[in-house]
Amino acid sequence: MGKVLFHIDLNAFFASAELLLDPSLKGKPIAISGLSKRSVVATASYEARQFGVHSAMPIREALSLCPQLIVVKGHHDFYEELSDQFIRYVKRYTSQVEKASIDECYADMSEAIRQFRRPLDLAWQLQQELSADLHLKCSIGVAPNKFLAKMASDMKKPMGITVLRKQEVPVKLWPLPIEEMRGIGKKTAPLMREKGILTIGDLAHITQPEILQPILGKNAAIFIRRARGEDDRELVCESDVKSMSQSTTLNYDFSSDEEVRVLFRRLADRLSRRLMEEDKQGTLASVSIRYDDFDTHVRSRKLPQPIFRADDLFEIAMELFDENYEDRPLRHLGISLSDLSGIHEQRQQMNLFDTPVQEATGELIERLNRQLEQGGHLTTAGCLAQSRRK
DNA sequence: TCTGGGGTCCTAGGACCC
DNA sequence: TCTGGGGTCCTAGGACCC
Repeated sequence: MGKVLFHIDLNAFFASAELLLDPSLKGKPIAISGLSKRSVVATASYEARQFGVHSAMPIREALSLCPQLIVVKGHHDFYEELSDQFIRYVKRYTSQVEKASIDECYADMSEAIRQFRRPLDLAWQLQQELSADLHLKCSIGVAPNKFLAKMASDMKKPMGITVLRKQEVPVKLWPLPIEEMRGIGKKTAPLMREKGILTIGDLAHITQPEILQPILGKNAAIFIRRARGEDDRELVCESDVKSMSQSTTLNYDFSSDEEVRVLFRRLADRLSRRLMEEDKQGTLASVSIRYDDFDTHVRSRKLPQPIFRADDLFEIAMELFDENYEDRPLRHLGISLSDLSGIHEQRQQMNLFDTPVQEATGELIERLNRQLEQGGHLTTAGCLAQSRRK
C-alpha cells in the first residue's frame, strides 16, 4: 500500500497570530509588515485580500487599495513559538514530520490513519484541534507524495481538505496554468509559454526532457515527473539549517562610514546570538550590498576556521565591505554565514585529538615500530584508538 | 507611490591539482 | 615556446519560495 502524506499549511499565519495578541483586530483588514516606508506586506488577512492586498506588495500600494488597512508590526519571536506548538500538535499523530517553513509541514500519516474509520477523519480532526486549541486555521493536502500533497493543500483555502490521488492528476492538476507549478516562477513561466507549455498537463506530456534543459537545467526531467504526479522524495525530518543571515534595508539611502560600521555591528550581534542559540558555526561568510538603484552585490569568503562570534562576523563583514564598496548611496546591507556545522560537534571532535600532536605522533610511531618488529598488522587508526583509550 | 527578510538550490567560470 | 582532460574548490549571480 502506498504512503499517505499530509501537507499542512497554516492560512494567513502571521495574521492569525496577531489576532491572538490583539483580538480586537478580528474581522478587520490587517497587514503584517515592518513599519518603515520601504516595507512590504508579509501576510495579509483574508479581509485585506478582498481589496487585492497580497504578500510582497509595498505597504504604500496596499494602503492605496485599502485605506482602512491596519498595518501591524510583526512579532517574530511569538510566531516561532506558535509554529513550534503547531509542529508539536502534528507530532501527536506521527513522528514523521518535516517542517518545511514557519507555517507549513509535511507529515507521513500512513500509520496514523489506520486508527480512523475514514482517512479524511484524521485530517478533519487535526484541523478542528488546531482551530479550537491554537486558533490557527489550516489547509490540508492529502496525497501519496510530497509534491501532490503540496499542490493539494493549495487548492482549497482557508480551512480546506483536499485529497489528490495519482489517478486524479489528469483531471485536477493538468488543467492548471504552468505558473501554478512549484518552482516555476515569473521568470521561467514566460519561457515555458514560448515553448508552447501553457499548463501543467502540457509539461507532463513532454517526452524529451532535453528540450527543457536550457530553461530548467538539470531538473528538467524531475519537473516533468512531478507534472505527472511522480515524486519519490523522502521527508527530511530533522530541520538542518544550511545558512543563517541577517540583513536590513535602510530607511534612507546613505553611505556614511560610521553608520555602516554601526549597522554591521548590530547585524553581527544579532546573527551571532542566533547562531549560538542554534549551536551553529560556519566557514563561508558573505555580505550583501544593495545600492540605491537596487543593484545588489554579494561578496563571500571561505574561512580557514569556522566562526560564530559577533566580533569575528563583524570583522570579516567590514573587510568584505571595504574591499568591494563602490562609494555610492546604499539602501541595504546584510551578513550571511553558511557551510554550517555544530559548535559542540566540532568541540567533541577536537577533544578526540587534543593530545598534543607531537606526543600523539611520537607515541604512534613508537607503537608502529614495535608492531613491525613483532610482525603485526596494527593500522594507524587502531593505534590512535589504543592511545586514546589509555 | 517601486521593490522586506530569511532561506534553498542551481549554474558557470576560473584556479588549481594530477 | 605548447599542450590534454578530469575533478574539486571557490566565488558570483540569479531564480524561486514563504
